[in-house]
Amino acid sequence: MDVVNIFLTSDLGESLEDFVHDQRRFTFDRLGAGGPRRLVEGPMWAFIDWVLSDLAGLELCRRLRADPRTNDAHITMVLEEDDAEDRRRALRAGADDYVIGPLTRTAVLDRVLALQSRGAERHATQRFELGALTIDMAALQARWNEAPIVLRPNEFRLLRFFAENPNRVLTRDDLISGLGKREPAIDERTVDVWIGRLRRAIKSAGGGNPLRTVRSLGYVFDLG
Amino acid sequence: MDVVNIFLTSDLGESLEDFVHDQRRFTFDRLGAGGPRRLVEGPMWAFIDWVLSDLAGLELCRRLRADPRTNDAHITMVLEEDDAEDRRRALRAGADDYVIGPLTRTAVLDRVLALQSRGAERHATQRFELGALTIDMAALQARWNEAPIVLRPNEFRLLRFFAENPNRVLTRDDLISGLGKREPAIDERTVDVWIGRLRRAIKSAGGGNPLRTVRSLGYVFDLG
DNA sequence: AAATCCAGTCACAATCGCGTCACATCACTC
DNA sequence: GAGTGATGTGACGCGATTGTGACTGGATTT
Repeated sequence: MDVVNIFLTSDLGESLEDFVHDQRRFTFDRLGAGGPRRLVEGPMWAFIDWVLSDLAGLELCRRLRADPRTNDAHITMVLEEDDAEDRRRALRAGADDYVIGPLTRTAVLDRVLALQSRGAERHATQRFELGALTIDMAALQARWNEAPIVLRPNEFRLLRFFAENPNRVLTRDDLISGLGKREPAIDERTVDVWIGRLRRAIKSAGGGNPLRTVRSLGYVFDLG
Repeated sequence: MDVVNIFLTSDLGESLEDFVHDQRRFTFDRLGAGGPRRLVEGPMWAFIDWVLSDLAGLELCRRLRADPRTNDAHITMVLEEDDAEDRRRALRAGADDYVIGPLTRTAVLDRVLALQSRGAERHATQRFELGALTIDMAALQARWNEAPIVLRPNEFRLLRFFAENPNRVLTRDDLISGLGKREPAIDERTVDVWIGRLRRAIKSAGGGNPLRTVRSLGYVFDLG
Protein backbone atom coordinates (compact mmCIF):
# COMPACT_ATOMS: atom_id res chain seq x y z
CA MET A 1 0.00 0.00 0.00
CA ASP A 2 1.22 3.47 -0.80
CA VAL A 3 2.19 5.73 2.04
CA VAL A 4 1.60 9.44 1.85
CA ASN A 5 3.59 11.42 4.38
CA ILE A 6 2.32 14.90 5.07
CA PHE A 7 4.22 17.41 7.16
CA LEU A 8 2.78 20.68 8.38
CA THR A 9 4.11 23.63 10.27
CA SER A 10 0.65 24.76 11.24
CA ASP A 11 -1.82 23.30 13.61
CA LEU A 12 -5.04 22.74 11.71
CA GLY A 13 -7.07 22.69 14.84
CA GLU A 14 -8.33 19.25 13.87
CA SER A 15 -7.02 15.94 14.92
CA LEU A 16 -5.00 14.57 12.08
CA GLU A 17 -4.06 11.12 13.16
CA ASP A 18 -2.94 8.67 10.54
CA PHE A 19 -5.67 7.02 8.55
CA VAL A 20 -6.27 4.99 5.47
CA HIS A 21 -8.27 6.13 2.52
CA ASP A 22 -8.55 4.86 -1.00
CA GLN A 23 -5.74 2.32 -0.79
CA ARG A 24 -3.34 4.84 0.70
CA ARG A 25 -2.11 5.35 4.20
CA PHE A 26 -1.84 8.99 5.20
CA THR A 27 0.52 10.01 7.96
CA PHE A 28 0.65 13.50 9.42
CA ASP A 29 3.48 15.06 11.29
CA ARG A 30 4.49 18.41 12.64
CA LEU A 31 7.27 20.24 10.93
CA GLY A 32 9.33 22.35 13.29
CA ALA A 33 11.81 25.02 12.45
CA GLY A 34 14.51 22.40 12.65
CA GLY A 35 12.95 20.21 9.99
CA PRO A 36 10.96 17.00 10.33
CA ARG A 37 11.10 15.20 13.63
CA ARG A 38 11.35 11.86 11.93
CA LEU A 39 12.34 10.72 8.51
CA VAL A 40 10.09 8.64 6.39
CA GLU A 41 10.11 6.26 3.53
CA GLY A 42 8.42 7.35 0.38
CA PRO A 43 7.35 10.72 -0.90
CA MET A 44 7.08 13.61 1.49
CA TRP A 45 4.61 16.46 1.22
CA ALA A 46 5.41 19.56 3.18
CA PHE A 47 3.13 22.51 3.90
CA ILE A 48 5.01 25.45 5.30
CA ASP A 49 3.41 28.56 6.75
CA TRP A 50 4.79 31.67 5.23
CA VAL A 51 4.95 33.49 8.49
CA LEU A 52 6.27 31.42 11.28
CA SER A 53 8.23 34.25 12.70
CA ASP A 54 10.07 36.66 10.56
CA LEU A 55 11.14 34.75 7.46
CA ALA A 56 11.56 31.39 9.12
CA GLY A 57 9.16 29.81 6.64
CA LEU A 58 11.41 30.62 3.75
CA GLU A 59 14.45 29.53 5.66
CA LEU A 60 12.85 26.23 6.55
CA CYS A 61 11.98 25.76 2.92
CA ARG A 62 15.57 26.34 1.88
CA ARG A 63 16.76 24.00 4.54
CA LEU A 64 14.56 21.17 3.39
CA ARG A 65 15.87 21.72 -0.10
CA ALA A 66 19.45 21.76 1.08
CA ASP A 67 19.24 18.57 3.07
CA PRO A 68 19.76 15.51 0.92
CA ARG A 69 17.32 13.56 3.05
CA THR A 70 14.47 15.91 2.32
CA ASN A 71 15.34 17.72 -0.85
CA ASP A 72 12.97 15.73 -2.95
CA ALA A 73 9.97 16.69 -0.88
CA HIS A 74 7.11 18.47 -2.52
CA ILE A 75 6.89 21.80 -0.74
CA THR A 76 3.79 23.94 -0.66
CA MET A 77 4.01 27.38 0.89
CA VAL A 78 0.94 28.56 2.71
CA LEU A 79 0.55 32.30 2.11
CA GLU A 80 -1.68 34.53 4.16
CA GLU A 81 -2.74 36.59 1.23
CA ASP A 82 -2.19 36.53 -2.45
CA ASP A 83 0.83 38.77 -2.70
CA ALA A 84 2.83 38.58 -5.91
CA GLU A 85 6.12 39.35 -4.22
CA ASP A 86 5.61 36.66 -1.61
CA ARG A 87 4.76 34.07 -4.23
CA ARG A 88 7.88 34.91 -6.12
CA ARG A 89 10.06 34.62 -3.08
CA ALA A 90 8.47 31.36 -2.06
CA LEU A 91 9.23 29.78 -5.40
CA ARG A 92 12.72 31.19 -5.37
CA ALA A 93 13.35 29.61 -2.00
CA GLY A 94 12.60 26.25 -3.54
CA ALA A 95 8.88 25.82 -3.05
CA ASP A 96 7.07 23.89 -5.73
CA ASP A 97 3.77 25.42 -5.17
CA TYR A 98 1.78 27.80 -3.02
CA VAL A 99 -1.74 28.06 -1.69
CA ILE A 100 -3.64 30.82 0.04
CA GLY A 101 -4.38 29.91 3.60
CA PRO A 102 -5.66 29.26 6.08
CA LEU A 103 -5.60 25.52 5.61
CA THR A 104 -8.16 22.97 6.56
CA ARG A 105 -7.78 19.28 6.65
CA THR A 106 -9.82 18.76 3.53
CA ALA A 107 -7.91 21.45 1.70
CA VAL A 108 -4.65 19.67 2.45
CA LEU A 109 -5.92 16.28 1.41
CA ASP A 110 -7.54 17.55 -1.75
CA ARG A 111 -4.40 19.26 -2.72
CA VAL A 112 -2.16 16.26 -2.13
CA LEU A 113 -4.47 13.95 -4.02
CA ALA A 114 -4.71 16.37 -6.89
CA LEU A 115 -0.96 16.80 -7.08
CA GLN A 116 -0.41 13.08 -6.79
CA SER A 117 -2.76 12.35 -9.63
CA ARG A 118 -0.88 14.83 -11.72
CA GLY A 119 2.26 12.86 -11.06
CA ALA A 120 3.79 15.71 -9.16
CA GLU A 121 4.97 13.44 -6.46
CA ARG A 122 8.65 13.26 -5.84
CA HIS A 123 11.29 15.10 -7.71
CA ALA A 124 10.42 18.56 -6.66
CA THR A 125 11.11 21.29 -9.08
CA GLN A 126 14.71 22.16 -8.89
CA ARG A 127 17.05 23.31 -11.52
CA PHE A 128 20.78 23.20 -11.65
CA GLU A 129 22.55 25.49 -14.05
CA LEU A 130 26.18 24.59 -14.20
CA GLY A 131 27.89 26.18 -17.12
CA ALA A 132 26.48 24.70 -20.28
CA LEU A 133 24.74 22.01 -18.32
CA THR A 134 21.18 22.31 -17.09
CA ILE A 135 19.45 19.74 -14.95
CA ASP A 136 15.73 19.96 -14.58
CA MET A 137 14.71 17.83 -11.66
CA ALA A 138 11.03 18.25 -12.40
CA ALA A 139 11.22 16.98 -15.93
CA LEU A 140 14.05 14.55 -15.10
CA GLN A 141 15.81 16.01 -18.03
CA ALA A 142 19.35 17.20 -18.49
CA ARG A 143 20.52 19.43 -21.30
CA TRP A 144 23.77 20.64 -22.71
CA ASN A 145 23.04 24.04 -24.22
CA GLU A 146 19.42 23.16 -25.00
CA ALA A 147 20.39 19.80 -26.46
CA PRO A 148 18.75 17.08 -24.41
CA ILE A 149 21.00 14.44 -22.90
CA VAL A 150 19.56 10.96 -23.00
CA LEU A 151 20.20 9.44 -19.60
CA ARG A 152 19.17 6.24 -17.96
CA PRO A 153 17.97 6.48 -14.37
CA ASN A 154 21.26 5.63 -12.78
CA GLU A 155 23.15 8.01 -15.00
CA PHE A 156 20.75 10.77 -14.08
CA ARG A 157 21.24 10.17 -10.39
CA LEU A 158 24.98 10.19 -10.93
CA LEU A 159 24.91 13.46 -12.81
CA ARG A 160 22.69 14.99 -10.20
CA PHE A 161 25.03 13.98 -7.43
CA PHE A 162 27.94 15.50 -9.27
CA ALA A 163 25.97 18.68 -9.81
CA GLU A 164 25.25 18.88 -6.11
CA ASN A 165 28.94 18.58 -5.34
CA PRO A 166 30.81 20.52 -7.96
CA ASN A 167 34.51 21.21 -7.69
CA ARG A 168 35.04 18.48 -5.13
CA VAL A 169 36.82 15.23 -5.58
CA LEU A 170 34.31 12.46 -5.06
CA THR A 171 35.76 9.06 -4.36
CA ARG A 172 34.17 6.00 -5.87
CA ASP A 173 32.88 5.28 -2.41
CA ASP A 174 31.29 8.73 -2.16
CA LEU A 175 29.53 8.09 -5.41
CA ILE A 176 28.28 4.66 -4.42
CA SER A 177 26.81 5.92 -1.16
CA GLY A 178 25.70 9.17 -2.80
CA LEU A 179 23.47 7.15 -5.08
CA GLY A 180 22.20 5.19 -2.11
CA LYS A 181 23.73 1.88 -3.10
CA ARG A 182 25.35 0.90 0.13
CA GLU A 183 23.42 -2.32 0.14
CA PRO A 184 24.23 -4.59 -1.54
CA ALA A 185 27.89 -3.74 -1.78
CA ILE A 186 28.94 -2.42 -5.14
CA ASP A 187 32.34 -3.04 -6.64
CA GLU A 188 34.30 0.17 -6.90
CA ARG A 189 35.29 -0.68 -10.45
CA THR A 190 31.65 -0.49 -11.39
CA VAL A 191 31.80 3.23 -10.86
CA ASP A 192 34.23 3.45 -13.75
CA VAL A 193 31.56 2.00 -15.95
CA TRP A 194 28.96 4.49 -14.67
CA ILE A 195 31.32 7.32 -15.46
CA GLY A 196 32.03 5.96 -18.89
CA ARG A 197 28.35 5.67 -19.70
CA LEU A 198 27.57 9.14 -18.38
CA ARG A 199 30.41 10.68 -20.35
CA ARG A 200 29.29 8.97 -23.49
CA ALA A 201 25.73 10.20 -23.00
CA ILE A 202 26.86 13.78 -22.54
CA LYS A 203 29.13 13.52 -25.52
CA SER A 204 26.43 12.27 -27.82
CA ALA A 205 24.39 15.33 -26.90
CA GLY A 206 27.25 17.38 -28.23
CA GLY A 207 28.61 18.22 -24.81
CA GLY A 208 32.13 18.37 -23.47
CA ASN A 209 33.55 16.40 -20.61
CA PRO A 210 32.96 18.10 -17.30
CA LEU A 211 34.05 15.00 -15.39
CA ARG A 212 37.73 15.04 -14.59
CA THR A 213 39.44 11.87 -13.46
CA VAL A 214 41.68 12.23 -10.43
CA ARG A 215 43.96 9.30 -10.67
CA SER A 216 43.90 6.92 -7.72
CA LEU A 217 41.24 9.00 -5.98
CA GLY A 218 38.04 9.58 -7.87
CA TYR A 219 36.29 12.11 -10.06
CA VAL A 220 35.49 15.82 -10.01
CA PHE A 221 32.75 17.76 -11.70
CA ASP A 222 34.72 20.77 -12.88
CA LEU A 223 32.90 24.05 -12.88
CA GLY A 224 34.62 27.08 -14.32
CA MET B 1 30.37 26.11 26.53
CA ASP B 2 30.68 26.32 22.79
CA VAL B 3 31.36 29.65 21.24
CA VAL B 4 29.93 30.52 17.87
CA ASN B 5 31.61 33.47 16.24
CA ILE B 6 29.60 35.14 13.52
CA PHE B 7 30.99 37.86 11.32
CA LEU B 8 28.88 39.94 8.99
CA THR B 9 29.57 42.61 6.44
CA SER B 10 26.02 43.85 6.55
CA ASP B 11 24.18 45.74 9.21
CA LEU B 12 21.08 43.78 10.03
CA GLY B 13 19.41 46.83 11.49
CA GLU B 14 18.97 44.91 14.70
CA SER B 15 21.13 44.99 17.73
CA LEU B 16 23.28 41.93 17.57
CA GLU B 17 25.09 41.94 20.83
CA ASP B 18 26.49 38.71 22.15
CA PHE B 19 24.05 36.40 23.76
CA VAL B 20 23.69 32.87 24.97
CA HIS B 21 21.16 30.45 23.63
CA ASP B 22 20.86 26.72 23.84
CA GLN B 23 24.18 26.09 25.56
CA ARG B 24 26.08 28.20 23.08
CA ARG B 25 27.46 31.69 23.27
CA PHE B 26 26.97 33.66 20.09
CA THR B 27 29.23 36.57 19.31
CA PHE B 28 28.59 38.94 16.46
CA ASP B 29 31.10 41.17 14.85
CA ARG B 30 31.36 43.42 11.88
CA LEU B 31 33.48 42.31 9.00
CA GLY B 32 35.10 45.19 7.20
CA ALA B 33 36.79 45.16 3.85
CA GLY B 34 40.07 44.58 5.64
CA GLY B 35 38.87 41.42 7.35
CA PRO B 36 37.78 40.83 10.93
CA ARG B 37 38.62 43.49 13.50
CA ARG B 38 39.54 40.92 16.07
CA LEU B 39 40.52 37.31 15.95
CA VAL B 40 38.67 34.67 17.84
CA GLU B 41 38.99 31.24 19.25
CA GLY B 42 36.88 28.54 17.76
CA PRO B 43 35.07 28.21 14.49
CA MET B 44 34.29 31.34 12.56
CA TRP B 45 31.21 31.87 10.46
CA ALA B 46 31.37 34.66 7.93
CA PHE B 47 28.50 36.16 5.96
CA ILE B 48 29.71 38.35 3.15
CA ASP B 49 27.49 40.57 1.08
CA TRP B 50 27.95 40.01 -2.59
CA VAL B 51 27.91 43.67 -3.42
CA LEU B 52 29.84 45.72 -0.96
CA SER B 53 31.07 47.99 -3.65
CA ASP B 54 32.09 46.69 -6.98
CA LEU B 55 33.37 43.18 -6.37
CA ALA B 56 34.71 43.80 -2.91
CA GLY B 57 32.68 40.88 -1.57
CA LEU B 58 34.53 38.41 -3.70
CA GLU B 59 37.82 40.03 -2.92
CA LEU B 60 37.16 39.86 0.79
CA CYS B 61 36.23 36.22 0.44
CA ARG B 62 39.50 35.46 -1.29
CA ARG B 63 41.42 37.37 1.32
CA LEU B 64 39.89 35.43 4.19
CA ARG B 65 40.79 32.23 2.44
CA ALA B 66 44.33 33.39 1.84
CA ASP B 67 44.99 34.36 5.43
CA PRO B 68 46.06 31.38 7.51
CA ARG B 69 44.30 32.82 10.55
CA THR B 70 40.94 32.83 8.84
CA ASN B 71 41.19 30.30 6.07
CA ASP B 72 39.22 27.71 7.94
CA ALA B 73 36.21 29.97 8.36
CA HIS B 74 32.92 28.86 6.94
CA ILE B 75 32.06 31.52 4.41
CA THR B 76 28.53 32.15 3.23
CA MET B 77 28.02 34.61 0.42
CA VAL B 78 24.83 36.66 0.57
CA LEU B 79 23.54 37.08 -2.96
CA GLU B 80 20.94 39.61 -3.92
CA GLU B 81 19.24 37.27 -6.29
CA ASP B 82 19.65 33.72 -7.36
CA ASP B 83 21.96 34.14 -10.30
CA ALA B 84 23.81 31.07 -11.51
CA GLU B 85 26.87 33.00 -12.58
CA ASP B 86 27.14 34.76 -9.24
CA ARG B 87 26.87 31.49 -7.38
CA ARG B 88 29.61 30.03 -9.48
CA ARG B 89 31.91 32.93 -8.85
CA ALA B 90 31.19 32.90 -5.16
CA LEU B 91 32.13 29.26 -4.86
CA ARG B 92 35.21 29.76 -6.97
CA ALA B 93 36.35 32.57 -4.72
CA GLY B 94 36.34 30.11 -1.87
CA ALA B 95 32.85 30.43 -0.41
CA ASP B 96 31.41 27.28 1.09
CA ASP B 97 27.86 28.23 0.69
CA TYR B 98 25.51 30.95 -0.44
CA VAL B 99 22.15 32.29 0.55
CA ILE B 100 19.73 34.64 -1.10
CA GLY B 101 19.45 37.84 0.90
CA PRO B 102 18.53 40.06 2.47
CA LEU B 103 19.47 38.58 5.81
CA THR B 104 17.69 38.79 9.05
CA ARG B 105 18.96 37.87 12.42
CA THR B 106 16.93 34.69 12.55
CA ALA B 107 17.98 33.72 9.07
CA VAL B 108 21.61 33.99 10.10
CA LEU B 109 21.13 32.02 13.27
CA ASP B 110 19.06 29.32 11.67
CA ARG B 111 21.60 28.92 8.97
CA VAL B 112 24.53 28.65 11.33
CA LEU B 113 22.72 26.16 13.53
CA ALA B 114 21.71 24.11 10.54
CA LEU B 115 25.23 24.06 9.17
CA GLN B 116 26.65 23.28 12.56
CA SER B 117 24.36 20.34 13.01
CA ARG B 118 25.49 19.02 9.68
CA GLY B 119 29.07 19.30 10.82
CA ALA B 120 29.76 21.77 8.07
CA GLU B 121 32.46 23.61 9.90
CA ARG B 122 34.93 20.86 9.33
CA HIS B 123 34.08 20.88 5.71
CA ALA B 124 35.42 24.33 4.99
CA THR B 125 37.24 24.12 1.73
CA GLN B 126 40.94 24.27 2.23
CA ARG B 127 42.57 26.55 -0.21
CA PHE B 128 45.89 28.23 -0.72
CA GLU B 129 46.27 31.59 -2.37
CA LEU B 130 49.88 32.35 -2.99
CA GLY B 131 50.28 35.27 -5.30
CA ALA B 132 49.00 34.27 -8.69
CA LEU B 133 48.79 30.67 -7.62
CA THR B 134 45.64 29.08 -6.22
CA ILE B 135 45.39 25.58 -4.90
CA ASP B 136 41.96 24.13 -4.26
CA MET B 137 42.34 21.10 -2.08
CA ALA B 138 38.73 20.01 -2.45
CA ALA B 139 38.86 19.91 -6.21
CA LEU B 140 42.53 18.96 -6.28
CA GLN B 141 42.99 21.69 -8.80
CA ALA B 142 45.67 24.34 -9.09
CA ARG B 143 45.41 27.54 -11.09
CA TRP B 144 47.67 30.33 -12.16
CA ASN B 145 45.47 33.39 -12.45
CA GLU B 146 42.36 31.36 -13.25
CA ALA B 147 44.23 29.26 -15.78
CA PRO B 148 44.11 25.63 -14.68
CA ILE B 149 47.43 23.89 -14.23
CA VAL B 150 47.45 20.30 -15.39
CA LEU B 151 49.26 18.31 -12.73
CA ARG B 152 49.87 14.65 -12.20
CA PRO B 153 49.30 13.28 -8.72
CA ASN B 154 52.90 13.50 -7.64
CA GLU B 155 53.32 16.99 -9.02
CA PHE B 156 50.24 18.11 -7.16
CA ARG B 157 51.54 16.71 -3.90
CA LEU B 158 54.83 18.46 -4.52
CA LEU B 159 53.22 21.80 -5.21
CA ARG B 160 51.05 21.46 -2.15
CA PHE B 161 54.03 20.77 0.04
CA PHE B 162 55.79 23.84 -1.31
CA ALA B 163 52.68 25.91 -0.71
CA GLU B 164 52.58 24.71 2.88
CA ASN B 165 56.18 25.77 3.39
CA PRO B 166 56.71 28.95 1.44
CA ASN B 167 59.88 31.00 1.72
CA ARG B 168 61.78 28.12 3.26
CA VAL B 169 64.56 26.14 1.71
CA LEU B 170 63.43 22.56 1.42
CA THR B 171 66.10 19.96 0.94
CA ARG B 172 65.58 17.09 -1.42
CA ASP B 173 65.23 14.92 1.61
CA ASP B 174 62.53 17.21 3.03
CA LEU B 175 60.66 16.88 -0.20
CA ILE B 176 60.95 13.12 -0.36
CA SER B 177 59.65 12.65 3.16
CA GLY B 178 57.18 15.49 2.71
CA LEU B 179 55.53 13.49 -0.05
CA GLY B 180 55.57 10.39 2.11
CA LYS B 181 58.03 8.44 0.03
CA ARG B 182 60.34 7.23 2.72
CA GLU B 183 59.77 3.66 1.66
CA PRO B 184 61.11 2.53 -0.69
CA ALA B 185 64.10 4.83 -0.69
CA ILE B 186 64.05 7.40 -3.44
CA ASP B 187 67.19 8.66 -5.13
CA GLU B 188 67.73 12.35 -4.39
CA ARG B 189 68.37 13.02 -8.04
CA THR B 190 64.84 12.03 -8.76
CA VAL B 191 63.69 15.18 -7.02
CA ASP B 192 65.35 17.20 -9.76
CA VAL B 193 63.09 15.50 -12.22
CA TRP B 194 60.01 16.23 -10.09
CA ILE B 195 60.94 19.90 -9.99
CA GLY B 196 61.49 20.00 -13.70
CA ARG B 197 58.14 18.46 -14.40
CA LEU B 198 56.32 20.75 -11.99
CA ARG B 199 57.98 23.84 -13.46
CA ARG B 200 57.06 22.78 -16.95
CA ALA B 201 53.42 22.22 -15.95
CA ILE B 202 53.16 25.68 -14.38
CA LYS B 203 54.79 27.22 -17.38
CA SER B 204 52.42 25.67 -19.85
CA ALA B 205 49.55 27.21 -17.88
CA GLY B 206 51.15 30.57 -18.58
CA GLY B 207 52.69 30.85 -15.14
CA GLY B 208 56.07 32.05 -13.99
CA ASN B 209 58.62 30.14 -11.96
CA PRO B 210 57.98 30.41 -8.25
CA LEU B 211 60.48 27.61 -7.53
CA ARG B 212 63.98 28.92 -6.93
CA THR B 213 66.95 26.57 -6.88
CA VAL B 214 69.34 26.91 -3.96
CA ARG B 215 72.50 25.32 -5.13
CA SER B 216 73.77 22.43 -3.08
CA LEU B 217 70.82 22.76 -0.69
CA GLY B 218 67.43 22.41 -2.26
CA TYR B 219 64.54 24.53 -3.48
CA VAL B 220 62.42 27.43 -2.21
CA PHE B 221 58.91 28.45 -3.06
CA ASP B 222 59.29 32.22 -3.34
CA LEU B 223 56.34 34.23 -2.14
CA GLY B 224 55.98 37.97 -2.23
C1' DA C 1 92.33 27.25 -17.30
C1' DA C 2 91.44 22.81 -15.57
C1' DA C 3 89.02 20.16 -12.52
C1' DT C 4 85.07 19.43 -10.07
C1' DC C 5 80.42 19.67 -8.84
C1' DC C 6 75.70 20.00 -9.44
C1' DA C 7 71.24 20.93 -11.65
C1' DG C 8 68.39 20.22 -15.70
C1' DT C 9 66.79 17.17 -19.21
C1' DC C 10 65.94 13.13 -21.87
C1' DA C 11 64.75 8.43 -23.12
C1' DC C 12 63.35 4.23 -21.31
C1' DA C 13 61.26 0.59 -18.68
C1' DA C 14 58.28 -1.02 -15.09
C1' DT C 15 54.20 -0.42 -12.97
C1' DC C 16 49.71 0.88 -11.91
C1' DG C 17 45.11 2.31 -12.74
C1' DC C 18 41.45 3.62 -15.99
C1' DG C 19 38.35 2.73 -19.74
C1' DT C 20 35.93 -0.51 -22.21
C1' DC C 21 33.95 -4.72 -23.74
C1' DA C 22 31.02 -8.78 -23.65
C1' DC C 23 28.17 -11.13 -20.91
C1' DA C 24 25.14 -12.34 -16.94
C1' DT C 25 21.67 -10.78 -14.06
C1' DC C 26 18.08 -7.97 -12.63
C1' DA C 27 13.92 -4.97 -13.16
C1' DC C 28 10.22 -3.50 -15.54
C1' DT C 29 6.44 -3.68 -19.14
C1' DC C 30 2.86 -5.62 -21.68
C1' DG D 1 5.57 -15.15 -18.36
C1' DA D 2 7.98 -13.45 -22.33
C1' DG D 3 10.44 -9.69 -23.97
C1' DT D 4 13.07 -5.58 -23.50
C1' DG D 5 15.99 -2.49 -21.48
C1' DA D 6 19.01 -1.22 -17.63
C1' DT D 7 22.64 -2.40 -14.54
C1' DG D 8 26.55 -4.99 -12.32
C1' DT D 9 30.75 -7.87 -13.09
C1' DG D 10 35.25 -9.74 -14.39
C1' DA D 11 38.78 -9.60 -17.72
C1' DC D 12 41.80 -7.35 -20.58
C1' DG D 13 44.59 -3.93 -22.99
C1' DC D 14 46.32 0.46 -23.32
C1' DG D 15 47.93 4.60 -21.74
C1' DA D 16 49.43 7.47 -18.05
C1' DT D 17 52.63 8.00 -14.42
C1' DT D 18 56.86 7.80 -12.38
C1' DG D 19 61.62 6.31 -10.91
C1' DT D 20 66.13 5.71 -12.97
C1' DG D 21 70.62 6.27 -15.20
C1' DA D 22 73.11 8.73 -18.50
C1' DC D 23 74.37 12.84 -20.54
C1' DT D 24 74.94 17.97 -20.99
C1' DG D 25 76.17 22.36 -19.75
C1' DG D 26 76.71 25.94 -16.54
C1' DA D 27 78.64 27.27 -12.02
C1' DT D 28 82.22 27.00 -8.66
C1' DT D 29 86.63 26.04 -6.93
C1' DT D 30 91.58 25.56 -7.01
